[in-house]
Amino acid sequence: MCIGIYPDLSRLHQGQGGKGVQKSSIWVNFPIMARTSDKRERLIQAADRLVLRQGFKQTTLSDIASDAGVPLGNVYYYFKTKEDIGETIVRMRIERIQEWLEACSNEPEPRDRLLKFLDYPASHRDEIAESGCTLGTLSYELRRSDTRLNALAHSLVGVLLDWAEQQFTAMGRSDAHELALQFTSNIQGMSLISNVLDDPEVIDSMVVRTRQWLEALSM
Amino acid sequence: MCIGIYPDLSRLHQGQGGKGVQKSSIWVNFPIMARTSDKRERLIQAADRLVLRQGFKQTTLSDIASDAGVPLGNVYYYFKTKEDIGETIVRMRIERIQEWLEACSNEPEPRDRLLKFLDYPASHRDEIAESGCTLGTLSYELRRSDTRLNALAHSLVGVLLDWAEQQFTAMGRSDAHELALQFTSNIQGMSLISNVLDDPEVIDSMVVRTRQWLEALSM
DNA sequence: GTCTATAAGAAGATAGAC
DNA sequence: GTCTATCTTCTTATAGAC
Repeated sequence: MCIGIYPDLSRLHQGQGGKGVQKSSIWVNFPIMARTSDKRERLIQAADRLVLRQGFKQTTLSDIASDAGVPLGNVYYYFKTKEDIGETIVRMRIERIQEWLEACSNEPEPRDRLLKFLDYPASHRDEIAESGCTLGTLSYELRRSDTRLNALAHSLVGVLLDWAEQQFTAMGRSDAHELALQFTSNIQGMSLISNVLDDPEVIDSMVVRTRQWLEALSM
Repeated sequence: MCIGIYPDLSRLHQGQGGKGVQKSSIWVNFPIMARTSDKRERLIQAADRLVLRQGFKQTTLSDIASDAGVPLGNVYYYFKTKEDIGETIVRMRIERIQEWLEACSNEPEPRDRLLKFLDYPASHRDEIAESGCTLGTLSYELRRSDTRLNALAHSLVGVLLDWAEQQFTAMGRSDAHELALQFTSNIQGMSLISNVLDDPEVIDSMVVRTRQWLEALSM
């Protein structure tokens, strides 16, 4: 059983700020390679970083603006509301996880794809211990908000869940759905514990154990 | 390896509101069985409920006051700051989990104690799907705050972790620490997934699988 | 497109009458 | 102890000059 259709992600890197050719006389000589401001991108990156560390509600537009080196008032040229920034972050994080899942899908064997996935938490152990999982922390928080972001929260873990189920199905397991729950649950659980205890070694040992679990599974 | 000493919980049900004998002439006839207001308790219960559903930051004092049927200004008679309410909730939740752990400890066999613990998530499946784990949601959020509550966050999962390690040690397992991490991680993971997907069945199937895992462990 | 100043509203906290 | 009114600060959002 899959979670279903996810929201359209195609609008991800757009925005009312646009990316049109710079009209100012300074750049009029470079009509094709027109240099555009990277402020929108800086704002997104700053927001993503701060939201990971502080949570969405806790992070103010002022935090984001100053971290990105953009005046507060200018933020509203790129984003109509704070919620829009949140939505952009969610969609970006979903895209990132999808990219990693596609990379893992290059492995010929489904079991190896799942094993490969674990390279991500393993190589981000310190970041996870400091701030938690980029999917879990945000989805857990957004699930508690009464904005439209609430509805988007499930996709953050849903993409991983569905992908994992596909792999277990490819392994010929009839309990693929439950195994996928177990796999995703393991990742979210270790991230939460590691973060709360501020201990990256939790990731180390739990990744090892999850690998052993995968390797012991019959096909 | 245990997490360490937890904060002193003895002050839990105290507060500057106190519980002294009611001095008003109305109750002067009942100096011993003096009736005291239950407002403080109502505020705590309301706060606990709302924080579970909405998160601590998201929950306003106004929310808490009106849910408890107490005027906003009166809240400050019982709690000096909002942070104090948060601390009270954390300590109460820690006490609650400790009580359940003690109840489980009545089982003669350590493995049965761990199995017994799982009755809790199993019987609270709907609540967890709707609002998440009372320990995990709060500790994950508080870990992101820069208040003194941050330091308290690790105790929320730490008590469970230490208790589980004791049981695995009693089972004669040399990898008791890692097994405890796995056990706690399972509980937190299933709670997060169940909540994000809004699906209590996640708890059902993951509890079954965790029980199977425990039963298959050698002593 | 950019930036300063500021409006508008929410939320924590306090004053002081009763 | 209780409650209303209000202060203060923080935060989102807008106005409008450049």
